[in-house]
Amino acid sequence: MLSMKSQYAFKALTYLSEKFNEGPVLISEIAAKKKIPIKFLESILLELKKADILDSKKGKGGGYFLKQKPEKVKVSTIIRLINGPIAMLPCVSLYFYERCKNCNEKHCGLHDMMIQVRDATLNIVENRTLKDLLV
Amino acid sequence: MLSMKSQYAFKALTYLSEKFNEGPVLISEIAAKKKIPIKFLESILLELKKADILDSKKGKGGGYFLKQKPEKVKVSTIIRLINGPIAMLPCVSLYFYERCKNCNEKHCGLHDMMIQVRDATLNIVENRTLKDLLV
DNA sequence: TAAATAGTCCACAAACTTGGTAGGCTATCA
DNA sequence: TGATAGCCTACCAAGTTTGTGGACTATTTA
Repeated sequence: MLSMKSQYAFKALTYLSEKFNEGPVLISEIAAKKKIPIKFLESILLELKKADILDSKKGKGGGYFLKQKPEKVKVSTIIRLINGPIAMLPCVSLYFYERCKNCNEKHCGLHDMMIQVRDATLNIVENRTLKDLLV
Repeated sequence: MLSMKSQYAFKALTYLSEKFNEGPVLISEIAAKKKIPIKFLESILLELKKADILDSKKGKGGGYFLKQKPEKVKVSTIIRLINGPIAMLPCVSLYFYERCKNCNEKHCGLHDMMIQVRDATLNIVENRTLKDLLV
């Protein structure tokens, strides 16, 4: 399951996608409109900025804004950044791979099945962007 | 990601599938062969028994065994029981549904996408059984 | 240049989950 | 009746999640 933090991140990013090209948006505005605890949102946005998804401006007229067009930001990127691995097992993860202890990946039915699950999921989240989240 | 508990459950169930129709298997044997902390395994097996996946016999010659043939036990059942929801959002879960707060499911792109992810995953785990985990 | 604005950074903490451990109880079998 | 083996309850350390508080810094504007 996606954490609350991830859900907040998607809400904020959706809001910023709607306001793309309208200049910086205040943290407080996003927090109020999307009902997200402001200090928590603050840290999420900062994390997204450090990952080059967002940029910000300080002072009056400042705020946060998308660094790229919404259609350039893949859903999978956000999930990996804020939520972590997409795969259901470490031994099957592309970006967070870890070897199985006491389990031979060559002869593991669970492993094989979880690769299929991973690929089915990736086929969706790698091909959707923030733009696709807008209605 | 699947918890350690879930991974242990699958290892134990795989072992019991291999030994299906060979009579009860000791907790201690499963723990030793699959390198699972014995007391932790004990609680997992008990949970599987209460969910009618396993049955057990006490006393000498006792142990745990599958209540049904391996091909009758769906992978999805085990995941839901030990790990929880398969969907990435509560508002999209079939067995653990919870309404989104501050989010209209009718007009939510994230919601729609996560339904697709859920269905792609279910298409696999609902159609695989313990038998498919054997190599 | 001072004041107001708005993001940045650091520290902390309550609540919950995970991954166990300890020890006694109960049923079964020889 | 004694050994065996699962059942049950309680507990616990560590890590993660979901935040909060407060000071600091950069920017804009009067």
